[in-house]
Amino acid sequence: MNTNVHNSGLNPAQHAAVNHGSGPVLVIAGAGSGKTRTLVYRMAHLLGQGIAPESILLLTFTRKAAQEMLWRAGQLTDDSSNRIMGGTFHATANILLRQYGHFLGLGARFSIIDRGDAEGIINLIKSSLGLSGAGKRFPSKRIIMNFISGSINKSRTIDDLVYESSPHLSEFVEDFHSIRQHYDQFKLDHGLMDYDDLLVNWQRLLTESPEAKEMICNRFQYILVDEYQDTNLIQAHIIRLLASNHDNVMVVGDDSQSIYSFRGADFYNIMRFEQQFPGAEVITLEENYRSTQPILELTNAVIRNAEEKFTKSLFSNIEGDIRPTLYTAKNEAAEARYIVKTIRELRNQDIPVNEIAVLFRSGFHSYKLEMEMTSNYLSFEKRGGMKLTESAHIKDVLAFFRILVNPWDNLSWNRILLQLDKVGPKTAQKIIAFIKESDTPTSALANFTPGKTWKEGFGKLVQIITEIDKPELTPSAVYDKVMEYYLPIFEKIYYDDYPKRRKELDQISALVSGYGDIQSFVDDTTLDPPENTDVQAGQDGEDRIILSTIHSAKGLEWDVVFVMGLAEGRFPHQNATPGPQWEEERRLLYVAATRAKKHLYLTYPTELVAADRQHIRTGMSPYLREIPQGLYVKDEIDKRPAYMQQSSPEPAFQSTRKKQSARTTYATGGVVKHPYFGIGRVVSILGPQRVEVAFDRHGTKILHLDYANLETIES
DNA sequence: AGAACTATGTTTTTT
DNA sequence: ACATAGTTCT
Repeated sequence: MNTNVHNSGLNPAQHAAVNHGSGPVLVIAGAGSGKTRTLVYRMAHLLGQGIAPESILLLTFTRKAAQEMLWRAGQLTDDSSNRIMGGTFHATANILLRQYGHFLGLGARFSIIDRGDAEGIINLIKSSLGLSGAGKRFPSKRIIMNFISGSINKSRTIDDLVYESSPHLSEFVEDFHSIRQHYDQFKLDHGLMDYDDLLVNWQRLLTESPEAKEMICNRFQYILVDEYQDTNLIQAHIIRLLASNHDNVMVVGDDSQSIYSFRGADFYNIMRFEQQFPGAEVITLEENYRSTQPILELTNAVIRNAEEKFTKSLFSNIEGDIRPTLYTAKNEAAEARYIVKTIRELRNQDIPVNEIAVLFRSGFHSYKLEMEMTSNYLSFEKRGGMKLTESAHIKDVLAFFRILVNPWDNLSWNRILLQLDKVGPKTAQKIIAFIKESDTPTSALANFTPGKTWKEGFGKLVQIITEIDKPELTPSAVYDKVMEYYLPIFEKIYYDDYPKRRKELDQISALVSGYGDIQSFVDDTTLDPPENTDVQAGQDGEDRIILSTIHSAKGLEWDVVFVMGLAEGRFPHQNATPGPQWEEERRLLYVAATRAKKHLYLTYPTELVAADRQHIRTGMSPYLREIPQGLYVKDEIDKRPAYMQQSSPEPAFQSTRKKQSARTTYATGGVVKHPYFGIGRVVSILGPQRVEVAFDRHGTKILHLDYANLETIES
């Protein structure tokens, strides 16, 4: 193996980390200081020392990050075999539990549930306990889930959490406890594990089973952890246990980039590291290799006012004297226009499109911008917000895969049965109760006697389940058969926006073909849900501008970064309370701004539209107000000549949803064109937003004008 | 009683 | 675009 690792242009601090012998190391590294690079070289160094790849464990924040790092380490060592184990805590827990879970008496068959599933269970319990009829005052499933999950990954009691964060809910504490008990029992009964269970059971593996602990600890001799500030107490404990034989742990983190406390992350883990691992070497990386000095000066100003005292002050040697730009927009539409206009100018300066990103606090803050970009033919990719696997039709399809992996997965059975016409929640539960008694629920389904009205649909279901319940089938083969069954149902349920959803199903088809076994397909789609990339604007292979929530932008960088929606009430988030939450929002802005390499644009609207369509005037985010004025320049588009303010003329047929009135736009007998169904004739107008259209080849459909995107051919 | 339909409300961030 | 509550249909 080659060792040109030594001539790699690392700075002395990075070099010290990479070449560290054995024993614990804490690397405190600022934004853009080459954290990832350091870890990659560290892996290469270990391999160069003759350490077996199998004995290295790399834990990162996303699976993608791990794959990227492993690939780069492989490049450095000319070893592409990639036998280093690397991934997220949760994915690693999944693998280890499937291998060693029997030491805890865990069944081999368990399936992993995401947050949506968990909330679904909470809801079932809520109604079975008679809590949902109690009026709106009873807290929503999401809030309940926060307390249950929080009590695990923050290592606190539900009572404490309620008292601290929402004292007005304390009257419900008993109900929360009861719901939690039922929730835990439900998961046990149906072989389900949520994200918290994965970590807790990994921890149990290391504390309750000496055999498992020995096997795992002997297996991994070197532990590397990225983004350590985002670990929670359980994860820190797991690291401590994993390394109990050898203390060969390197953790890398940045306390000023901790933005995940809402799910239990505790950046004090960094401060505690030296107590947990006495004698740990501490290395600080302060040089920034990403951003120009003017950008750093602004980001340093953002973080300077933090209540916690952070240790680092970043400096950069990168040339560049362009100060960040601040733009104050009249409203959200003007903000979107400004961003689009500026992107165009940048593109004319030959800045590649894939070096531009727009970041925001919450998924819906970009809606206006998405519309503006679509009508200007700028293609974009949105990250954060809804995941592909969170939409109903995708879940419908995945449910078939999940019952194959775990036939006791009640949730998935429920989904599948509810697709049948004339079968509702009650009937579904009856069927599930019946098949649950059997050793092989999938084949027991055929023995259930269906009701008269839904006998036919049920027969088809039994047939398809029998067909796919064969271990020798590949995931792709299962997918094809499932679609054969599901498509007619699908078309009926989602007649409104059939084409768009259909495209998403095709994405799943592409995804499933990459898997050899169903188990790993199901696990991966839950642990690492694919983004729902909006492909409607732009073709495949075309570079797209990234629109992303700040959380999803973590660890990435672009030449040009816009941070939008920096208005009071939007950033920090409306419900953020003074104290730790307020400080976390500040760090969030810090993370956003430090993604920029050359150009940073900060924008905010002075008027927001509330949920009730009221226009509310607002000012700039308090964090911006704290920044000395000399650190940015103000751009004033409104003072430019009028012709520059115009965005391009609207295309004749655009996909943005304009409010149309069926009665004024369409008439019975008119000819219309639908992007998927083709040419059709209006049969009747059913309401202000709904028309019934007879299509030449697809029969008669009822279309909702908000979604259907109809084009008038002849009225 | 249970399914299906309609109107209304709402939206932090995510492994 | 979803979830929920309230209403109507079978």
